[in-house]
Amino acid sequence: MKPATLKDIAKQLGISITTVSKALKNYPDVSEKTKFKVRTLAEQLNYVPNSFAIGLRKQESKTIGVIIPTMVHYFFSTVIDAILKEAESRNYMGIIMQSNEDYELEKKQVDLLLNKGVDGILISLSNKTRDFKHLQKIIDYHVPLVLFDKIAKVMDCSKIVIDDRKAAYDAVTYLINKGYRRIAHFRGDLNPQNSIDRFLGYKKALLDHNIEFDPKLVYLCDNNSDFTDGYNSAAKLMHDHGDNVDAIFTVNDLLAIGAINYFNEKQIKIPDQIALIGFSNWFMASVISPSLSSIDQHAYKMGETSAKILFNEIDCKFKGIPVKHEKITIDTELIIRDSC
Amino acid sequence: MKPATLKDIAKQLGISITTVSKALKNYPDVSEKTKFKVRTLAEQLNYVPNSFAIGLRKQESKTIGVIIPTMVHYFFSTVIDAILKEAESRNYMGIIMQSNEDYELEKKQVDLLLNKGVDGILISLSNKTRDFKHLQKIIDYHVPLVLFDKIAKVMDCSKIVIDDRKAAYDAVTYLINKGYRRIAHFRGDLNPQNSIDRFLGYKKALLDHNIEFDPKLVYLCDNNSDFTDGYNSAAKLMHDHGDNVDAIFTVNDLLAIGAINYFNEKQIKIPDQIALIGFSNWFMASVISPSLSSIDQHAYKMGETSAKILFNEIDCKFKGIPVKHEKITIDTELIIRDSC
DNA sequence: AAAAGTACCGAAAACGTTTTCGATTTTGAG
DNA sequence: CTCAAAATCGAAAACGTTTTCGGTACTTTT
Repeated sequence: MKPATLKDIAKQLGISITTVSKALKNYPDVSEKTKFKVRTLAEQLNYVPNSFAIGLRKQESKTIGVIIPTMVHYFFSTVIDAILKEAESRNYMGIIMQSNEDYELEKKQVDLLLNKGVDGILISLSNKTRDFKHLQKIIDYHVPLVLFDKIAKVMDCSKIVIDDRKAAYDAVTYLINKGYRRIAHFRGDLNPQNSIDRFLGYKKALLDHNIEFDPKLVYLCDNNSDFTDGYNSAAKLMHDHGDNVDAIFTVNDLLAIGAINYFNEKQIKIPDQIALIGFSNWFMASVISPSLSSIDQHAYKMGETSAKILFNEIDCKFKGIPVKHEKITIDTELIIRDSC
Repeated sequence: MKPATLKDIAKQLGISITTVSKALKNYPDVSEKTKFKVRTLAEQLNYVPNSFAIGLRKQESKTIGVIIPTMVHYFFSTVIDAILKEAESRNYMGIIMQSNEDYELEKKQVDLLLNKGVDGILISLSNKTRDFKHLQKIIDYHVPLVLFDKIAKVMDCSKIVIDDRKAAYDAVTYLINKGYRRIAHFRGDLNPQNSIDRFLGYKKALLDHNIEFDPKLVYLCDNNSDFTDGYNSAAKLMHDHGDNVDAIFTVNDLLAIGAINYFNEKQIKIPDQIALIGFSNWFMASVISPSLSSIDQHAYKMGETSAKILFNEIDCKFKGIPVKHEKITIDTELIIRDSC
């Protein structure tokens, strides 16, 4: 059982392929009578245009490519969810690839996508990506490109980000306004830029409110994906400072949750003895007890916005309208729960 | 800047397109000298075959389609992770679609994938899917199809599942062997088959160990995605039975976590006063305090196996070898932590 | 009745590749 | 030097679609 083609319809109706094609595309130089015959037969045979042929002919695939570091992550799966829904609504499909934080793989995947003839590409760069030739290649091929979350500032394309620095600043300011003064920070060393920005926001908030910045209150956490680091750092924090610390701002929720486990175990009251704010607002933050205040990155909004920008650029390209690239900052939101 | 084609190479070398094509495919009737010239120039021009042309010519797309109910879920994102990695290793790409538990959408997506000319399709059916004509269409088109997790028993294709009933049976048996006797069950009404099978496994474990099945210990939880239901059911359970219940087996981890929150709040000791086992082994289970015993569904293994079976069928199809469909049950694993 | 206009249709080229089959050249044997 | 065999190449068709450009046939105007 093979799909019907224009040729099949033409043969059955005793007319040319050209006429069939034009009838289906509602060209004015086909009589209503033939149009009707063609349409009904096409309907009956379940005709759908062969996408390879259209791709070859028109260089459009109704497909976009998406590269992210990893799928198994609340933030990224939500972003993908949004992107796929946007694509769906435009009858587009999405090819998803995971760079797995591997630069070489990311490069190869870009080649695969270009070769596949995707109409546009969305990327959140791997942490290891320092060289952007593969991105330049996309631009040189005139394929619309939108970077999100982990971007390359130097590239000439649209970019969607959050303001890590401001988000951190707001969170720490909230703690200060609540009366907390000795505020520790669990920072990460991975994701350099995000981690650095959050640290800078933390620091600036302290300075702007005339609170001395104490480097001894900053703990470097190696492992971004293991919550035991939060537990251990909390233990170290208590050992080093004891009562002389009243809040923690962590670079992500996982570390905060590890810390909460430690405090629960040691009967240290949250938020009375120590308050916490995390970052990312994972689903877990609302589930844990006490629930964790955190910064929502609006992952869905980010995916949605990125996709919308991309589809706009794709539209412009097909219509021959020049596009100017946008840089959009998605607002973050401080979600206050029981931990502070 | 456009990708190089066979024609470009042929023109530059003053030979025919045919010879270029054959040189690159290492045909025996091309001299080593020309092969060398062609290959070096192809390398230099970064030649990659146009995938539309190949698709049109050979009816193969090096692409598979995957339809799942939703992306934003630890289980499914892990499955997708595995599938994409398997695809990657074979130079295949994956088109991912979310049915969003909507039958009509699932049907439309199947059509889109078939039209796109994917080489194979993986589906975890939506809960609302009762009619399988769209799946039959895939089979009629001779496109390899593998169903996983949520399957349709009647379809003539390969299927990958877990044994919900056995998994539940094992978990409850573990509790019984540990000395627990009054074991409650928080069941769900969504995902009918899974939910039912887990309930049946629970019941059979009790009967097989001469423990009376008490319907009053079974609580129906409406909402699968809100953990407050676990909290509330735990409260109700304590109200109804108080000390006369010593363990709970929940249909998923979220309900268990809600319950844990309640018990922590009320200072009810886990596992001394009440023990818990969840289902699915979400990441959260290991993070919460006390950590939650649960049943691991081996999502990665399921994705990996499904993809391997699919690619095998694709291979067979291209080689003209007949395939016989497999039904594989992925072993579950009882993960014991502090909650029991 | 001739000229001009309109309505309808189809041939052909193009997109880039693969593969069959026939053509040409080269080689080696007698 | 002749001729068959081997080596090397290319023309052409096919995959299914879109679009340009002519070509009929019919209608209307002078």
